[in-house]
Amino acid sequence: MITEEYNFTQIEQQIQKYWDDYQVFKVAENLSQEKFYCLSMFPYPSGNLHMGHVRNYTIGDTIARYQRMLGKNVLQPMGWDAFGLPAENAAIEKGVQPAEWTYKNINYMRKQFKRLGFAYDWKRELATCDPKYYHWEQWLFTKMFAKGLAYKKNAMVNWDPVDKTVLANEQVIDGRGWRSGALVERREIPQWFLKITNYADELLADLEQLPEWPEQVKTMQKNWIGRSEGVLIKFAVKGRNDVLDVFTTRVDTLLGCTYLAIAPEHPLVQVILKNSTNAKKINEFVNQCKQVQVAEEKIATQEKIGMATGLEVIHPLTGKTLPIWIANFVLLEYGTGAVMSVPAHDTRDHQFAKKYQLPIQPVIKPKDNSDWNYAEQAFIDYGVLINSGEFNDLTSEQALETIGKALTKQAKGLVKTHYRLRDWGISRQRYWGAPIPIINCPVCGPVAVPERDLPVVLPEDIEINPNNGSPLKADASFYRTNCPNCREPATRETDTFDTFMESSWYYARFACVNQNKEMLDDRAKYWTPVDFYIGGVEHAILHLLYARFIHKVMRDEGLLNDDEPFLRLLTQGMVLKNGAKMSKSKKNTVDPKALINKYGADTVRLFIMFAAPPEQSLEWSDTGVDGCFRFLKRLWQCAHEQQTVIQAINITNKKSTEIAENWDQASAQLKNLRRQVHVILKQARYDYERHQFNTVVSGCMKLTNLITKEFPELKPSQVTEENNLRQSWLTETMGILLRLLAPIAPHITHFLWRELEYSDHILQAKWPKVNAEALKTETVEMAVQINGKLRGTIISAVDSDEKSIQTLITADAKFKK
RNA sequence: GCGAAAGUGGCGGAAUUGGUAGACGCGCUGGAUUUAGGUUCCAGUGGGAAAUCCCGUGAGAGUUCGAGUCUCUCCUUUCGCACCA
Repeated sequence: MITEEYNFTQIEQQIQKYWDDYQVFKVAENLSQEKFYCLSMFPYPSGNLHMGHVRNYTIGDTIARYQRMLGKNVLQPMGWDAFGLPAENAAIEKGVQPAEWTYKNINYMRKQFKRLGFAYDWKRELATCDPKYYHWEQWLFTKMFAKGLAYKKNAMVNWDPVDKTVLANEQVIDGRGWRSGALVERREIPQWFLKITNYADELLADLEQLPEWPEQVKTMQKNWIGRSEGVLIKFAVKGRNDVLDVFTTRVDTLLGCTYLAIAPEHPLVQVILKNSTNAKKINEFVNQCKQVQVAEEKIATQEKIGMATGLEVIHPLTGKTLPIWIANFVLLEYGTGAVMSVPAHDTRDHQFAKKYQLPIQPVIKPKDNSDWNYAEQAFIDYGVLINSGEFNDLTSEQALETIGKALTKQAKGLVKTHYRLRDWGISRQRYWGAPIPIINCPVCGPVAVPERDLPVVLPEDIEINPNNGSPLKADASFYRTNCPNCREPATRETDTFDTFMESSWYYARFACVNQNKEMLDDRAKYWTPVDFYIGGVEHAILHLLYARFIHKVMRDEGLLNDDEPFLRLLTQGMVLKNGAKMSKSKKNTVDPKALINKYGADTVRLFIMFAAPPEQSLEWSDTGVDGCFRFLKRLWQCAHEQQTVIQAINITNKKSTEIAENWDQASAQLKNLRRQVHVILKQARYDYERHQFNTVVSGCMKLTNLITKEFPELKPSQVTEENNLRQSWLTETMGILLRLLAPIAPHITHFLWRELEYSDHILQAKWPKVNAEALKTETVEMAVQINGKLRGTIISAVDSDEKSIQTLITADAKFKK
């Protein structure tokens, strides 16, 4: 019975209970049906659901439910990215165990998800902090270690000299530690790395296999990998049996090199400090350079400073000596940690040269022979070589090849492909993460924990003291062990994995969460690749690149078949209020829970899908939510009246979504109404396919407006053929409307569908088909433009197209003088 | 600094291929119902004119019979920059 009042709380609870009791979203592999794996990026269980989550998961759920209506075997799972920094902070602030805090949050957030009515297969839920999950991550790491894909080397971290801890970039505020307020410095410590650079070429090339990814995401990944062709030049250090390697993509400017710049951490600096008479000053300078946090943005925007070392190199072609400078903008981790500086043809080098009065030597002139003031500005484009001896008059393009060859011939350089992409540092000096399964033996060195001893379980009952280093070191039962090789006493690695490790393979694990004997089984081969992946655009580079990399590693282990993990990608925009990102500090947050209580899940879902297309940012509007609520109430009212009429006159074909057989006899007005319905239906299908859900909602609103506008006439005062046809139109239209809306507002449509006796469950309903006959029109409206300006419209019968066009041409000719 | 996007009424947005700019919703105005408020319903709503005419898609240029859409320059905003997730 459709009551007069729209009681959303009651119907949503009732329907959610039904979904739960009958496990309608539980799926299994089925080879006779096309599979569709729809995945939204899993959340970090921070404790409260925010609007960004609601948006992300509503988009995912809408796609999953739509695909299900198209007849596909849809998997939509949910889990928790449960390791990470906030749990440790909570532990310090509130004195709770990170594990306890995390699981409590998960339980709370799961309830919120259920209230939003997401069609998840909850049997597949996973949490990454569960040893049953990270067991296999550790296992994969040992495989990578065996293959040489995991290795240890020194790398920079943010070091808080007062708290004596490593800080995340987020914990550095204005160059100072967030707790101590001490100036943060860069420090080198040994860390674990994965050789993602081995896959650089493939990661780049396989972007071609992803036509359904947003172009801008692919471009960002391409630029991040940053493949470039260039020359590695060997500069001999004067007076020492040593060479300084420098990579350049602009070897055509080599003759214009007037100095070399090296990173403050470059090994040569240590040599200089030992031998230089100016060691004290240089040391001071190097320490000054280190007082910058480890973020490319900070390094690139800081004031560029440098100091001459007194050491010189010999130019490989001219034999002239060039000074070596230490410069704070050169990164040790990028390339060779040394650059050749060509002030005349590089903006940054130009500024630096002017600041320290270093010579500016032009070697390229503009191709059009125009004058260039090299003292004023660097000329960075390709041009024609000057002041370059035997290479004069070559174009830059020619010189790149010629000078490269010359250097190779003299063994002073080699042509090389360089990547901006660096190996992935996965060590974190943190407690709340998956332990890196390595045992450090004083005799054998780092040894992987053998398969039989996995997982290395993170002790969960520990004491966290922010000033006392890793709790894992303090826990003797964890820390002390024996070497699996030589049985001698050894210690465990206390670094834990970067949490990006967990999120790099969870999508595959969802296919077989209950598999305890191996990482993945054949079910993962059935469900992967993910057909649709939805998440924040902020993950466009790091997470997606790491996941693509780990996918390829798993493929090479024989665990998966395909080259890429995610076939289609949708990067959703942020949720804003008053033009700013919602955040506690700005006090502009909207609590989803309060909203669901007030309006119900369907209204919240509807607003979020209506307010903006998914890839754009969404501006929150309380009155906009009201509008969506009103719409659902109107829909409810229509259905209520329709049911009343059906019951009053006992129409026989009430259960059918098909139009009446004698529809031909309908009036032109009625046929026109039906045409409008099918135009909207056609557009909705197109909009679902291009994920523009806001216009789908708009279409549903139009259908509701059509029904409400026509309804007074649809109440039959007497049974006539025309009135029966009107009823048939109404039944068909309402059937279409409910199905178009079902993926977005699943509760109300589920309820009304059953109440209006279309069939038992809208979940089993098939997507409505556009009727070609219904789309036909009798007249067509044509715009008349003269010189691009609208000068009138012509309404014409469809059959007389030619005539109208004739009229148009005549009119045009007449007005054109 | 580098990389990637976005700018359309008072607001969120629509316009599928270069072809009638502003669909749909919010807000606002007027009216009906109501003791009143709220709700609901009806009508109107880009700006200027009040003569069916002009102007109008961040700014400026360009291509075209025709540009919100394509090209260039600039401005503003947002995201990412490798230890937040």
